[in-house]
Amino acid sequence: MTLRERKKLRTRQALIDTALEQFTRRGFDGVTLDELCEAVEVSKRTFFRTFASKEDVAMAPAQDLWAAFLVELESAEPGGRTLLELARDALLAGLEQVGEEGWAERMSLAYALSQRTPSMDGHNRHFCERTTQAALDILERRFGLGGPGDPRPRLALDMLVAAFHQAMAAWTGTSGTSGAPGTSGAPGTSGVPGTGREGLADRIRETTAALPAALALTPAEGGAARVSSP
Amino acid sequence: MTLRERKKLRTRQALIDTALEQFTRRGFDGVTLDELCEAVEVSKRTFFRTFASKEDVAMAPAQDLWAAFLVELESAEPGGRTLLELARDALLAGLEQVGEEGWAERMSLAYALSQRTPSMDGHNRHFCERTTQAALDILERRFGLGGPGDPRPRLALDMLVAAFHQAMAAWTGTSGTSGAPGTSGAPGTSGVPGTGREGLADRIRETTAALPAALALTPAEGGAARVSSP
DNA sequence: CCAGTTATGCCACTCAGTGGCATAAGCGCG
DNA sequence: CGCGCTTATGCCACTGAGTGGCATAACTGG
Repeated sequence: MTLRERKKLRTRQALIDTALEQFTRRGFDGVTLDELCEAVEVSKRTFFRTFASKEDVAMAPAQDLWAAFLVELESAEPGGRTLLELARDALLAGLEQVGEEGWAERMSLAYALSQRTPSMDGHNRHFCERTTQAALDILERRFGLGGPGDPRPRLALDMLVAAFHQAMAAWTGTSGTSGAPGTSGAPGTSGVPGTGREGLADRIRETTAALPAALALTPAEGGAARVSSP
Repeated sequence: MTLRERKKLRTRQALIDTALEQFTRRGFDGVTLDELCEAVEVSKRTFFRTFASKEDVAMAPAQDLWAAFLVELESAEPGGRTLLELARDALLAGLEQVGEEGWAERMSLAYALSQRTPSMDGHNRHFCERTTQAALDILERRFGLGGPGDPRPRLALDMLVAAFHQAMAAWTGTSGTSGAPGTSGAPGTSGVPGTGREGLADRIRETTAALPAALALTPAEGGAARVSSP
């Protein structure tokens, strides 16, 4: 890899880290691009050559994950699995493929940010939409699924995305808003359940497994809580 | 209703209609707010007292529908139905409740627009997210569902939203520019099947009905299409 | 060290969105 | 009918995101 490319990557990473830190501390709207670029010592013009929007810089961790997902989906073989299981496993494989140090911490910050920033949530969901479309193209090309008029493959992928969002909520909920995020100690390659990539993988498995039950969930007649255990 | 309120409503409707017409003809980004306000003879300041953003004005039809959905959900009784069926029926009831003349046409334009305008798609999806959250609050209050840690009610609602989006795609796909009739479906009260509110209701019924099959959908082992044609 | 490529910085610009304040339009009441 | 009171509107100036153009600096390969 040439020096030029490495420099570009380093600038990019600095922008991501600084952005996540500043946005988290002072709020997305509380930080102007001029301030962010000032902190990284980069011109605003350069920022927009690296990212398409202010929201994009904070969504980088999620984009890395879904890019890896698409790569995995490209080479996945259906071992008698459901389409949903196939896609879920591709996502889990992509999750292991994301090799950056401290990815989990960044992803956690990015999600928390998108939860309290409407424009980030919107951008994020639109990105999921595009990714879903790309996945659908792959599935159509490889397995002949997704013939026009058949909504099922698309619905299956939307279910995975919905489950993933719930997994993120559960993951960040357990591993913590209040706790010191990661900078000290060992960011869980093992140990505390719920933290790190392993924890997220577990949450994804849980929420995807909950999909059939969600489909069949029936509220009680009287108005009291009835969650499938009489 | 006072004159003041009626005037406000009339201005609002004029903005919506003009915006949908202009955006459709010249593209969302091809129309500035100044031009739109000029056409309606309203100051930009007034526009932003009526709508929160440029995207919002084009999303008004969808917002009306989901507002009606929430109202219906508020008073829906679970007749032994699945949560998903309950929500689907609330959506269908809300659909009949939206009484405006020409709503279907506006909704169709709004959807087509959001399909080719990233920022509109993002705003739209974020709005769905907020609506889903509001629906979840209602369900929790009325039926005690949605205890923290249980992702299933949320997942069920997300499935409904996914099915709705697919229904919109199918609906605008059939009733779009090509006027080829003859698609099967319920006759409805008037006109061509596939068009109007009746057609959309049918599409919603179809896509929600397809959810279990989507969950169980399995690609063929060899890589060929198992669903459509071998 | 030298040409060719490519990223960067800077400048000016458009446009979405906001706050402040004066004014006009509707409204209630005597 | 006219007079205050409320509320919507218009106008102006401003911030901040995002873009295009162009000169220049930095890397590249030889």
